[in-house]
Amino acid sequence: MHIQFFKGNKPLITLEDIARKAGVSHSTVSRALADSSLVNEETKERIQLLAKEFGYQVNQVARNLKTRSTQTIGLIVPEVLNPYYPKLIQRVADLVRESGYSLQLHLSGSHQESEATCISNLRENRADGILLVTAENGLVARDQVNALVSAGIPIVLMGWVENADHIDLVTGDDAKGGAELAKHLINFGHTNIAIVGKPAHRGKFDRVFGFLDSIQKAGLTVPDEMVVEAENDDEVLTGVQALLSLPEPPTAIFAYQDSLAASVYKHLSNAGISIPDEMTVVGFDDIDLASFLSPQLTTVGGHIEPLATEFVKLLIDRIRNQNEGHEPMHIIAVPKVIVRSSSAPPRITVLAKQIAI
Amino acid sequence: MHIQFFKGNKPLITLEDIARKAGVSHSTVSRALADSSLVNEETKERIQLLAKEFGYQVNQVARNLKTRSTQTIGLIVPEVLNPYYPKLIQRVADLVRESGYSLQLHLSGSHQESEATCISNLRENRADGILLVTAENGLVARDQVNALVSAGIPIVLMGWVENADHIDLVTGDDAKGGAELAKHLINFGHTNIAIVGKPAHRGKFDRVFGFLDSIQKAGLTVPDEMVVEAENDDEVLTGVQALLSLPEPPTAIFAYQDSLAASVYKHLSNAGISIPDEMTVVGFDDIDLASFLSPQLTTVGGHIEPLATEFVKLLIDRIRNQNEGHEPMHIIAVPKVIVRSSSAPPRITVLAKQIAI
DNA sequence: TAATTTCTTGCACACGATTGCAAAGGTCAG
DNA sequence: CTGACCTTTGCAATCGTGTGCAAGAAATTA
Repeated sequence: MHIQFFKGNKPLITLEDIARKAGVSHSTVSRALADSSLVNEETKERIQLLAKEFGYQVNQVARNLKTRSTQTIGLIVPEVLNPYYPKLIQRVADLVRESGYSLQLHLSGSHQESEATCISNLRENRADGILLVTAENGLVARDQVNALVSAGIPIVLMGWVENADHIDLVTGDDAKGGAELAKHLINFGHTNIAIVGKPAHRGKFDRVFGFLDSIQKAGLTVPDEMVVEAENDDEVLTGVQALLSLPEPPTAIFAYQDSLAASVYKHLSNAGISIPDEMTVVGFDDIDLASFLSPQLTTVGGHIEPLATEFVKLLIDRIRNQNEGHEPMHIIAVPKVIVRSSSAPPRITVLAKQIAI
Repeated sequence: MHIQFFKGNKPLITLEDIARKAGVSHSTVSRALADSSLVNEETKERIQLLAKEFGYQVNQVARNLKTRSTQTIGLIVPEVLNPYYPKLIQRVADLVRESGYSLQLHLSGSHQESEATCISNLRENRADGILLVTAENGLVARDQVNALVSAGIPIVLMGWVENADHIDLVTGDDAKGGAELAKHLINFGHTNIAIVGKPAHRGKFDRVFGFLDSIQKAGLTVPDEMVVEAENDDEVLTGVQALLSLPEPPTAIFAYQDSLAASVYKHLSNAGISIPDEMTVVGFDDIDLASFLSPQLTTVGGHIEPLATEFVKLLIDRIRNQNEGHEPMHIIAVPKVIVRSSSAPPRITVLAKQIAI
């Protein structure tokens, strides 16, 4: 015969337990701990003392069921290895905490559950609201998000999403940032500019789009052979080599992300090319790495913090005022060019050097 | 008169709703969705279809209350800006997800709630288990952790903690790593070695302790003026300047963390000193940054992944076998020296160069 | 003193699921 | 035809809170 052992958890102390010890009903204990005015001051204190003494801890699960609210916010992020996201998470976590909510973190990236699974999971767990940071390839779980919106569950998106007029959205104006960055290079007198980065998915809201737009408005062009598609260190290596062996190598390289800029640094250094004298390098995002590189990287950023703040504020506002109808908001933050030491006017061109040798 | 508006959330679909539509009782629906053999195949299919059609989503809150388990694991981490932690989080999140749990993330650092608050929060929310990564100053919430242990709530610590024989613990042998790193430098022939880093809190389990131990066993010493306490970029600057202006500057610098090593890089570069020819620099932790620096940083690491794996595995094992008594486990991973390009035998010493000028 | 108001407290139900137990209906063998 | 057995279903209790309502006690007023 199989004897049923006591399975795990000692039964935790409940309202009922405290009630028995205090000689009152569990309702009174509940009210006393909520500091309700419906309870006599003396008994209230007696109960609170007793609760503390026996280490009573509310069962939030039960409370959540009753109150139909979990005080939990779901945060969906593609991954955390790209330092851009931790920066965001830290800020979001701070704000969420300050507002009295807990944070349920889900990673939607590669080895993880997809956006859709994350959302479904958060719905089942009755999160009060959802913060969804889209990956670089845009919003994947569009149907699920629409479902949330029409179910009246608060959700705010971060990142650019097309046809999202009905959804609350917070995003950086990457195109504008890209444009400013291009102007920075043009002002220095660069005319031979290369781009190293991922294929752009986000159409005319992409940093590359703004960058190219600005270039063209200045009467310049970036020929196809000056655009390298690279997503990792190896691909950057190949790309940089290709650029350097062009008949007319670039005098400046725009890297799609700071981390790619770091790879560019490495390979230029291996090739014996100095930054910024022989090559200007600029990035995008202003991750911490940018100021650790030497020379420090000129990049675009400064908008993550305010963006994260609006992200959380907006969601919490939606949670708190669910009854009041509202127009969907689109908050757009414009990033700035952060000029450091990796950009300068073209001086010794790689071409000139090659000829000299 | 104040009219009570309907507050927020449309009432979600419950078992009862599906039951009504299917003309059965909610118990049958519950069983059908759980694919129980107690339900007739046809009705089961009919119910499952109906549930899908109306987009039924279990209310996990209710389920949790009834089953006394939340399928949630709490992860407490000091912060996420130090890239060491995201690396850990990513791995933990993967494993937790794979095992069918959700992750509740809490940051115990500075602007955040303290360890104790995190723990209490997770207890109230009835997390099935807790993963606690201690900050560099060790375990703060010792009392709360002890309370968890004696309440039989599964918890695993990560990081070195003294007097923790009764607690499950996973940690890297930093002292051993430090010792190996010192040997690496000694083998290259360095005798003038400096240390840049935080004050060590963890006594004889600290990386610096192991480092110094190894140095001494080789018959060398690190005099006081060669030890710089620095926690941020500015302090490193001051420290590096002090080191360089010593009568006999070091030929190698051991930075307590990779991020500090990056600062050292920057200031050496500003001072026109080349790595590794004029100065060897080594770090600790092997964060991504380490391979992006140029020259790539020699450091110590490679144990985060296996450590994270054991971290989660151990906790889940404890959760699943709570009834069976067990001896507390201490899992210790030994990190390795990862030799890259920032370390070399002393060649041109700073001293020689100064004399030459 | 009686009526009314004010304080306190407990009862009982609800939140939405899971699950032991009983019962209804069907099948089959004796 | 009856009893035993199996299959399928519903009833009802339970998890731990929160809260409307009623009721009892105490205090106030007429």
